Amino acid sequence: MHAFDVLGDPVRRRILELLADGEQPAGAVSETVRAEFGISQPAVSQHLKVLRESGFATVRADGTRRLYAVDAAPLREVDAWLERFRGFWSQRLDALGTELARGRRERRTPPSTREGPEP
Amino acid sequence: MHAFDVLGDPVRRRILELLADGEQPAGAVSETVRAEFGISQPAVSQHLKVLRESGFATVRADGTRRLYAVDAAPLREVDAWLERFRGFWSQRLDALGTELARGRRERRTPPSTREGPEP
DNA sequence: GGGCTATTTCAGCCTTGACTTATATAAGCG
DNA sequence: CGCTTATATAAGTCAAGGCTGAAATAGCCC
Repeated sequence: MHAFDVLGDPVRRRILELLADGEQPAGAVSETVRAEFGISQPAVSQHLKVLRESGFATVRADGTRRLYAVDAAPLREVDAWLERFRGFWSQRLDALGTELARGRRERRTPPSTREGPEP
Repeated sequence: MHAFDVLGDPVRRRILELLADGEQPAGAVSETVRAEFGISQPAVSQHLKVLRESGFATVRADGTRRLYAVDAAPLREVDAWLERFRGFWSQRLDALGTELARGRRERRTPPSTREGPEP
């Protein structure tokens, strides 16, 4: 399953968001997702399996619990793919970045251009 | 259709890659993709429709031709989603650019639970 | 107008994958 | 040990969406 297919599912995206805050047992993830999406525990477990097998998450056993954590490698791959399109929107920011990298001689208006939906 | 669902299809990703090099008529895209994936011209047209309707591409008529181009807005949205995971792999220099893009609001440490593996 | 080219739309098939319920595995605990 | 908790797997159903061939739309050129 390709990285983008994995991220295509809203439940899986949500799970990754949850794991981004730190390691969590399957049960906790399951309960949150269950509450938010109204799906069963096995459904969540299947999503965790996909995340595991596609490399987005790692698992660690703690007694009967399974602690899941984000593995960023595939996300990085996604980010790399986006790379070629970044020029389409980051001209302003890139310019500023260059300026900063050159020594940040003068700091002018902060880049307040960015907006974005907060999930 | 969610942005990630759109990108979930390899044909659509390829089309976006093609368009990243500049505006192209549907026919040219169609022919390339047809050669690479072995699917029919209507199939490509349907993918173009998805890209159009989901905001990833814009069209412009030129006689009987349709010139397609990338619209970066949804890609930006995807990039924004990735934002929260960037801390997992950007402890290096590229953290600068990312942080700068965020407006350098705050210095946030990635979840200390786990270090991202360096492949 | 008639025919050619470029592209989209339609209708139907068929695969994929997300879900459910039921069941299996396995660790903790009395 | 058996009961309970935590999680995974199995089997089967169902809908979404990607594909095809056929037909529709529309500009172009004689």
